[in-house]
Amino acid sequence: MNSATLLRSFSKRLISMMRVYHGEFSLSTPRRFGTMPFVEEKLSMRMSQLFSKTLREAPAGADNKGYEYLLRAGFIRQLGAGIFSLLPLGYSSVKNIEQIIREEMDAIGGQEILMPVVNPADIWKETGRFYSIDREMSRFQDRVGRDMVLAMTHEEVVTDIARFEIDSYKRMPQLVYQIQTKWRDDPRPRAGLIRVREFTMKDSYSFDTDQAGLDKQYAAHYLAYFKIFGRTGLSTIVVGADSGMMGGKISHEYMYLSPIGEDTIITCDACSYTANRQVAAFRKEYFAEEMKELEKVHTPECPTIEALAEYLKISTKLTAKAVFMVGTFIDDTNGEEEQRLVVGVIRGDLEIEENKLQNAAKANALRSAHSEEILAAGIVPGYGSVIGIRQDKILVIADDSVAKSNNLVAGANEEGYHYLNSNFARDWNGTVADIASAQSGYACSECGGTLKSSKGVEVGNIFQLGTRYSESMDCYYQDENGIQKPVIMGSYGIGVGRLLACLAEEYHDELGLNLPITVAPYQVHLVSLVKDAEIAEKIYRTLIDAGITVLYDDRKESAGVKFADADLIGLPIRITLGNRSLKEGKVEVKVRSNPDEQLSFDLATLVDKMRVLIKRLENQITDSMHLEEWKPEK
RNA sequence: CGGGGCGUAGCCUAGUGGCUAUGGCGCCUGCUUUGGGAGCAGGAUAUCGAAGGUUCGAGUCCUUUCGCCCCGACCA
Repeated sequence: MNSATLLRSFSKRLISMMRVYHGEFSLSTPRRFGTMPFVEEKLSMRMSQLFSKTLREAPAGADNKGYEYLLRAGFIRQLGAGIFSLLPLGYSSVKNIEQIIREEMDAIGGQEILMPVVNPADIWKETGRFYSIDREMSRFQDRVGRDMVLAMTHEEVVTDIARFEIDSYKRMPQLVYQIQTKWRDDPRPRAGLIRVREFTMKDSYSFDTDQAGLDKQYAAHYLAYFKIFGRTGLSTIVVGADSGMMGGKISHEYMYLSPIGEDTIITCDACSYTANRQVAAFRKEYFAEEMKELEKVHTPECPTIEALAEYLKISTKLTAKAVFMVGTFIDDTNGEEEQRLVVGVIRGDLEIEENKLQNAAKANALRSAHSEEILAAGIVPGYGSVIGIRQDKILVIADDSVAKSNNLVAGANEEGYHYLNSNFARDWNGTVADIASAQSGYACSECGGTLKSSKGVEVGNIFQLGTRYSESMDCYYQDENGIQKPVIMGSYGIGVGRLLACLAEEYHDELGLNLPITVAPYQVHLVSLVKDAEIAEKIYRTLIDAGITVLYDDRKESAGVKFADADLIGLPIRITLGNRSLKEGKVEVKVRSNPDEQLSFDLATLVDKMRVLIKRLENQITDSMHLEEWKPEK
């Protein structure tokens, strides 16, 4: 496997260069190896020999077009929920993507490695993630009963390696990366390749002696990711993100904006502010005024904020609502679990962002509380607040909207009653944090502009891990003064299959796929409609020898079938061999992305024309590439 | 994990307790055809997801179970 990976990394560019300069690389006569038909060129293929077939109808369950076409064109096949095989066409595209990734990772000093998918659980116990990650991580025992896990990421393994390899400041900075399978037992795989359980990820890990070094590596990735996505033809935006289970502080996600995405992205229409809704901030108004006396009032049939505001004829902005959750708190060192009621209090006109609440509560997991659990704390659902409630067993998180506003209406923990003029600090207490969910139309926290929300797919992320892993796993180095210090780490991921899925979603029309030339499995689809196979074979040969990758439709099929399959697979350039034009020494050429463009090339100059066309299509991708840089905040 | 839906040939699908399980695509054979999923003739392929039950009789009803999909919870 290793050698195959290595072989692959001798890019096709290199091979084609060799072919151009050394005539002996071209094979003029077909050969046979054993009983298998000889495939004359790995980077080209005959349709008659292609392993996969195309499907006329979409298999049930293909609910988005990109996924449907990947299935119908024979790029991928599903094995189980969230588990897919890559067939030759799909794998070829994936290899093209991986090659781009390798080139850009190498360019920022990355060294490729390969780490095991099966890990002894010990290292995961060291960081505590063996305990803090729920069933998303699959575990098993080996034959002698040792705990093992299937790696869902590789911080533990890479830190284990680094604590051996890196012992001195002289051995840093370092950057390693791998392109490796990950297994995450997602409770709900969906949307084809977008959200799967087994997937290929490029993950890289940086090691530095100080924050400045980490910033440098982070900035390098920040830009390299734009180059990677740009070269595949996928336009992404970068958003501020939550570091979630990774630990660490600064992180960004690369988002492909699309309605099929599951992440909600908040962007400002006036400035460059973008963030995942999980962490997005916005400008709140506060209603500070002189505190008035707490007063209990009868509010029959007002279990909701809307009903309450209606009944009291006040704005929801003058109410405080409490949201009851149950948090799971796991001790990282031994896995002991504790459940506590978490009460999020927010002004009635705002919504709670659960991710923010979970972070503020420092909980490992959060779920809605059942009414019995709420009642057990002495709180009456529908008329609940934490006023007059013992707070030793519950965790109260107050959004700053309630903490900085006065005289709000809050529940009195009695059916049909509320308090007027409740005030934070005077009547109740809690940890103050921003736990409000940013919504479309709210004011930008940076510039006051209007926020907008859109859907996106996360195709990459970058994290500043800091010393979260080096400290817990004892990955220390000696500095210039002989002092032991924890290595400062970063981790950076790209979902390879998800990237292909996004490209399929972005690049298709009603006939099929239309992947960018940098990613398409082959550059040219050679469709032969002539009886005389000899001339077609010769052209196929010529193209291969020129280093152009070709899918050659040599099947005994009707023209309609061949065209339909060519459209479905959607290679960037289609060369059609027809009797009429061939008689004049010409072939017809169509560009998949531009159906109106009908070209006719002389056979004699075909190769040159192809090279120009390929170059043009490649340039189209790189010319529209959008790059951004990142600088650490002062 | 909660709610819903679906499992019938490689794919899509008909079937509403009653005879030998429907049709299309695909597949195989022969002939014909070769510029947009062609035509004619013939053919193969289904333990109706699995197990149990009700019934004279079950693809169809009931129970259990497995799998897949959708919504939600969940999600680096």
